[in-house]
Amino acid sequence: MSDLLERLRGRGWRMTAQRRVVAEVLDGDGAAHVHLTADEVHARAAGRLPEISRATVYNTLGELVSLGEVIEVATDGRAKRYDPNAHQPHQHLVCSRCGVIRDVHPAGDPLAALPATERFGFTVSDVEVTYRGLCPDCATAA
Amino acid sequence: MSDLLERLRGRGWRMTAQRRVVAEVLDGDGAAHVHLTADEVHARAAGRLPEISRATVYNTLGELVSLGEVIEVATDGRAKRYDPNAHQPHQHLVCSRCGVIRDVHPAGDPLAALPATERFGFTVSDVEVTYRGLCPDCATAA
DNA sequence: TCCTACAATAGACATTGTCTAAGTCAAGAA
DNA sequence: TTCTTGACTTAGACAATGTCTATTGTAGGA
Repeated sequence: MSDLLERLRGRGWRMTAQRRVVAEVLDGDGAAHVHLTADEVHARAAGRLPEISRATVYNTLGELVSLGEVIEVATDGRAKRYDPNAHQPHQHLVCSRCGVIRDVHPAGDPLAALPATERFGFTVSDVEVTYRGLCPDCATAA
Repeated sequence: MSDLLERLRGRGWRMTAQRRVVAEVLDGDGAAHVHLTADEVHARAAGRLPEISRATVYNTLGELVSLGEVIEVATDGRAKRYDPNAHQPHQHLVCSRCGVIRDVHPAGDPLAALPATERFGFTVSDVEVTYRGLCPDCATAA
């Protein structure tokens, strides 16, 4: 199965049916493309394991985020979305109309764009870049 | 008073006590620096106009966003924050510990970083850049 | 001053996320 | 294999944020 499960097992993660299902949902089903919300992860997980609770999904997603296996994305102030593609630095292209997210991989380090004089004493460790616009479908519809 | 109120009046915005107070809260009190949440705007507005309702604050903020006078910022998936500095392009420096936001103004157009081959047919109109790290206070505390 | 359409209000409702107490189970020990 | 224990899961209450509706109020023009 997935590298993800192997890595987690190797880190002493206690393997339960619930955690396995959540990890599998994030790992498969094209989840890497759509960046599911917690609720969507729960719905898909419940398809395989009907008695799984919302709290467990939230807990597990939170752990995956702490472990650095998944990135939390807040693109719209509504539900957070979970991006399993955490090991490859990338940015997001978001459609302002339908909300679809597409990963992009521009060259260069975006952190370099912020000179020290503009950091005001902050220890900057991460940059999040989100491009907003219309996806091809929404652009033709409009 | 503010340019903001003048612009709104000029656009046919019906001027009520509630709208005036919300606009003034966003315009003063150092609100431009802290980027208030809707709830904080309501609290400050209620300081001047105790009977103002939450719904009115939400409505007014929503209108200001539609009018392009205020930008909605979703930095953490919790409450949205409202940035009145909409007419000057800028980016945000966010402390991952205490949540404080600081505006920064790097040179250059961040949109230029995304080549056409990485746009996948999207009509990109806007870029949001958020630098995350620790503010000086939180860095020394940690 | 009076009208009317737009705005504000209270409060119910919806969505997303967190917490708690109690029961369950994975995985190492014997 | 069976036992033990602490980590994991569960249901459901709770919290935070945001939206909607029906009713009442009022800005601004006639």
